[in-house]
Amino acid sequence: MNDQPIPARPGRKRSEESRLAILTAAFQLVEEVGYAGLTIEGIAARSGAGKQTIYRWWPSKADVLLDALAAKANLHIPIPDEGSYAADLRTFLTASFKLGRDRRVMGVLRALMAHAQIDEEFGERFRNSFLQRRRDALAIIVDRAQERGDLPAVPSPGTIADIVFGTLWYRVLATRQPPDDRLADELVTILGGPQPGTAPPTSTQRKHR
Amino acid sequence: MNDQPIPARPGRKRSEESRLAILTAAFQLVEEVGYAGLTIEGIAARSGAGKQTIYRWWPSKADVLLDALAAKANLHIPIPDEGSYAADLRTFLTASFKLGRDRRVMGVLRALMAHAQIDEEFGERFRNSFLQRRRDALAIIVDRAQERGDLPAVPSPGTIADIVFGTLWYRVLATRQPPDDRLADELVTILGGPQPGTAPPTSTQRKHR
Amino acid sequence: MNDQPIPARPGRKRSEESRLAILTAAFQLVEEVGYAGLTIEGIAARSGAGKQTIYRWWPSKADVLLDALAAKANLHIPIPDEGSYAADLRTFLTASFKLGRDRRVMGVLRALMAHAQIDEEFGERFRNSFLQRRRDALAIIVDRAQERGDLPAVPSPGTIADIVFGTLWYRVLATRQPPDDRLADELVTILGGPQPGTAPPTSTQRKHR
Amino acid sequence: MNDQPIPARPGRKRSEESRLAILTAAFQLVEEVGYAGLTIEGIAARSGAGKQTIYRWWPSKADVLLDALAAKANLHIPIPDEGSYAADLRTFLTASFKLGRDRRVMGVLRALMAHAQIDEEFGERFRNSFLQRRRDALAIIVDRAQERGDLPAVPSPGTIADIVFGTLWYRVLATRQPPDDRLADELVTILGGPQPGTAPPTSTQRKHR
DNA sequence: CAGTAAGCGAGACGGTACGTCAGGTCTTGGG
DNA sequence: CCCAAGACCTGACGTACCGTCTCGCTTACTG
Repeated sequence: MNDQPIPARPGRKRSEESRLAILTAAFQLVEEVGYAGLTIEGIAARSGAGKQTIYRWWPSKADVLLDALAAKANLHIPIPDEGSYAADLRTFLTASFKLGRDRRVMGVLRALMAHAQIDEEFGERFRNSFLQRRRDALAIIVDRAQERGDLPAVPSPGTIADIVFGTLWYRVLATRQPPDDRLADELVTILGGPQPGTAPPTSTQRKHR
Repeated sequence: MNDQPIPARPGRKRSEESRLAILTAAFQLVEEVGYAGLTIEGIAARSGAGKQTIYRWWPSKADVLLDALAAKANLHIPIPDEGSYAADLRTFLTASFKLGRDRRVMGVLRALMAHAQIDEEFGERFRNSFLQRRRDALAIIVDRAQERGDLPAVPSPGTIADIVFGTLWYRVLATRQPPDDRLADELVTILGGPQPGTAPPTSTQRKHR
Repeated sequence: MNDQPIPARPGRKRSEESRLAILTAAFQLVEEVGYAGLTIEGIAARSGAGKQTIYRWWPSKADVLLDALAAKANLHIPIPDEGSYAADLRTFLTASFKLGRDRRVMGVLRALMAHAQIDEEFGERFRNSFLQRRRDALAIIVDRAQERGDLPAVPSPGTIADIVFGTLWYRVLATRQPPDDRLADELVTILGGPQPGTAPPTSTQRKHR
Repeated sequence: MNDQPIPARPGRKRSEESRLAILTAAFQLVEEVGYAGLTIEGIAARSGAGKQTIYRWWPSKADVLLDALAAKANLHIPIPDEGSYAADLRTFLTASFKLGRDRRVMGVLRALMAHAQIDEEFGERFRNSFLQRRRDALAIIVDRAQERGDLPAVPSPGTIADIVFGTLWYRVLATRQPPDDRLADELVTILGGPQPGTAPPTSTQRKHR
């Protein structure tokens, strides 16, 4: 038997009620007024909390939003195991892209990615607590394929993640075109290696922009 | 004879001296204090211009920076024509990634991409005056390959751009790992179609993160 | 002929309108909510000015109030010249005490004297711009008496001021009993030296507290 | 026999240790950081007490300081009885002025007098528990003189106190010149009535400010 | 000798105001 | 009409303390 790991700190406990009210307010407000219009004061006012309570627990409004996202949105993407790399990848991408089409969630994520560029310390936190977790999920699929001998030689596992998530984020951040399932298919095709019985579509002239 | 297209407006001409001083100050300051620390007042003070002069000609500090980037950094990437799609793509990517390793330039571009997420109107301008031009350059290469019959069926031209620029931006924005030539090679491999005499590297176990 | 003493500074001029609105608001508010309830934010809100405008021109709310007092209240006390020290002193004291019974003015002055105890730098300003001017006025009367040979040997001129203003301020600050004309008379009696034909009142038992 | 006036309440007794630690901390802190910088939180931190403990027993920081003064400084002034009004007054004034030159004590008293102007309720307490006691002491001397027939007709007993304490406080609050014994002498001279064998000093020109 | 009623240090809470920063606008005098 | 300077109103920042409210504990009287 070992001692209690929590040394029973003195003083009033953190209010779960306030915590939730703040996250809810942040999530509502960012939708109503946009990230540029989101302020700590606004969150405090809407949630009925004092500003200090927010500053006590979160270093910036982006951190509040990061927590709010985790608490309020279902970001879970299951990690499939369907026997083949191509199938797993397609399932993973389809689910990811579907989430990528959720305007509310992606609005917040765009803002967080933006803030991560401007605030170095938040960038670190955002990478660790969000971006890396997505890569970890994909890595499980890739590892499994590798063990199976199912994985093409090129690209390397890290690059797979760069391509997959890069393409997704680029659509969201740069072209603002929602990532659709056709894009997922194309990615599976070029990343999945030679597919048995996957007849490539005829290369008709297509216009791009 | 018709009137002058420029109606020869009365009053003092715009000062080229001020314009350049402002762009120079903006470019210096963003390096010194970061985008978060960059302010219109700071640019005015450093450049010796009045705030009004900046507001008269640019709608936001990001627009100043966008102009400053064009004026101060050589962003030119030549469009190669080396006879084969794979070769052209490799050359284009190598040059693009090289620019992507320039810390100063990418620092500014990260900031602009961030601002584009937060300010919708600037986002439009940024897409049109920067992002789309890169896509247009790549499109020329792809068009040429298509005419040559050199282009793989998958992915579609638009998706090629999404993958290429997506991967590049993702490295810059998300993983903060500078895009290297190995990554360019991998992209060429999966996008270039079956290469004559390009023996794929042996698929040894590689660790990813 | 000499040059203009004002070097014609560039930039927008200070707004007289704002200045007056701020002083008026401060004077109204201190009456409504008391000095403890007076805030810079409140003055800004009431006057329609920005906080920065107040901070630009006054170092503290007490300084605003000091200016407001000068602008809004008639603090003038004429310096009499009636031929005798005792008569001049009586006139001066009567006028001073009358002002000392103005609740609005004394409310502000009590607050300023209080603030002067707490903020050393304001204390300096308050002494120079208010307290010393009162002493200067009295000094003129005393000087005149001295030239006339009309002045008692004791107390010394400086002490006269200490006693006169001390007694007045003490009533205002400590006992909160408004200074009345009887008190002025008593002060004239003990400070004015032997008065021709001023029969002292019989020393009947008087209760004090 | 009647009940105990204190009903012997249950529960923990007030901690004398805390009480003293708080008063000591308050007295130290006001010297170190000045009254403006003195805070309840600071006193709590320095004394090792909880804020609640302070709020339980004192209504404001000024009240803490008032108690601290009584506990930490010797404010006692003996009431002399030397046979004549003039002598008693001189002794009383000399002792009072000596205390008035103690920088530490007067620093605190200035702050308390200031606070009394701003906080009406504390003002009441300060008057009753401090100012009035000083007046009471002087009143004993005056009463004795009156019984002896030693008291001049003017000024009235209450006015004597106003003049004496007014002059003292004015020096402390307004001119910031420590009250010296010469001032005491002058007050005795004008308040003590015709003194046997007190030749007035020759009225040479004296400068005042 | 258990029960219970304070008092205690600690510290989180909702507030209010602080003094500062920068935004974007307006005014001035000069070119 | 442009320009540098700089005052203006606005709004949010992040901080400091306020006075109040739990917490878990200690202490001491009471039934």
